[in-house]
Amino acid sequence: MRKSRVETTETRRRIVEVAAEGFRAKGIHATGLADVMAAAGLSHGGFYRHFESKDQLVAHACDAGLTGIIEALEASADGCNEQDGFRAIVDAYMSTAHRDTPEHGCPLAGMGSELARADANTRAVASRGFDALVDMLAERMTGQDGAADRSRAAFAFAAMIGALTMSRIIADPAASASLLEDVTQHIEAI
Amino acid sequence: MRKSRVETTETRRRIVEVAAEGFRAKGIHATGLADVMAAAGLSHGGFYRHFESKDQLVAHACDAGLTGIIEALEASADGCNEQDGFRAIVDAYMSTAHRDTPEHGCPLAGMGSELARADANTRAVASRGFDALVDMLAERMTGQDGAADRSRAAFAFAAMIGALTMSRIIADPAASASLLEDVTQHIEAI
DNA sequence: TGTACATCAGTGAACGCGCGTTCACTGATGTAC
DNA sequence: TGTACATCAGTGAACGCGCGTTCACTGATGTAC
Repeated sequence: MRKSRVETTETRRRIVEVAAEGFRAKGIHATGLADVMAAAGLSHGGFYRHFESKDQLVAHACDAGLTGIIEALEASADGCNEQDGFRAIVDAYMSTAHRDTPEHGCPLAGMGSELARADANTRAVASRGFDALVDMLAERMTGQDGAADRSRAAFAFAAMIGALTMSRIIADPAASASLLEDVTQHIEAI
Repeated sequence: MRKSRVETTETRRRIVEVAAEGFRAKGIHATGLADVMAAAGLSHGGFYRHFESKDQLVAHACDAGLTGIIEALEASADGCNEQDGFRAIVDAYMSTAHRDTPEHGCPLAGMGSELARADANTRAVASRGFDALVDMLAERMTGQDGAADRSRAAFAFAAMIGALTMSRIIADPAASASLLEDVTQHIEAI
């Protein structure tokens, strides 16, 4: 039943992908390896041919999720000038669409409090992802001072992560959307 | 072995208290009822004399944790005028002490992404707690327009929740503290 | 290029363990008279 | 106020279940000659 190297690589990629969706949508603890492997179309015994442990998968899934959201946000700002790009990124991140599809959204919002308790490697991956998000936003800022831009971008992302997390807790759709809109307005006025 | 009504009330309070600490420090999923009952000095079979389910305990623990953080923040602003009170609250929430003691800190930061997947009752409790936190901060704002104050206070709390969560993910103490300081400065300049 | 063999991706069952929940039981507390 | 009995807080063991991890096995792939 051995598979070719190309197939093996593709299988591993698929495991990481479905794990990243599961962890963001249902949480790290609540997503079992058997769930992940079944979603990838495999029996769960084969997991350890690809990863040393669940913790290692968490790190890779976090990385993949962050890469995905960075690419999605950059795509939404594609073709915009600086100022429009900044607004496009904030609008995309703070959209109800993002709120309602955590499985494809930002891992820092989808599993933030679980990442705070993750192992050192996963936290390092998440920290680098946050830095990359902040850098990406800072590049679209119109200020002259690079350090000040980065500081404002970090502020903006902290607010976006907190607001998106809260918007998923608030059950009333109007109140939830209203929080996203309020915070978006303030961020765009930074 | 029946206990008096006073003792029963005290036991229930103690279960909620240790559960609130466990859920914030280790996460809801990772904190078992046996852990909670043992920390409260009881065998875990007696849990169902006090609560219908773990979900119900989560709701009560979330409520207790929110009441606790609101009281702590109000205490830190005690005796201040409006503007100093606002700064005192933001400084207390954004302190490294708060970051390093999640078991006594804000449940919205300590278990935010798990609350987003909690049952309707727990989410309602968490939503009311967020509203109470925002109201408390808005009261300390110096603007004339009440609705605008509340909107700014919601923005400030979203940023604080996001920044505190991220500060617990970032392993490097300097980078973590630096994020807290950066965001604090921007919030206090709102 | 063809053959023999080593490698290893994936299967399916099993491991020990801890989970939330249930239950029969104990005996002090609360209540009815 | 005193007595008889019902209540129920807490114990300790058990329930079925799913978890992460391990392992013997299969057979196609990759490699050495």
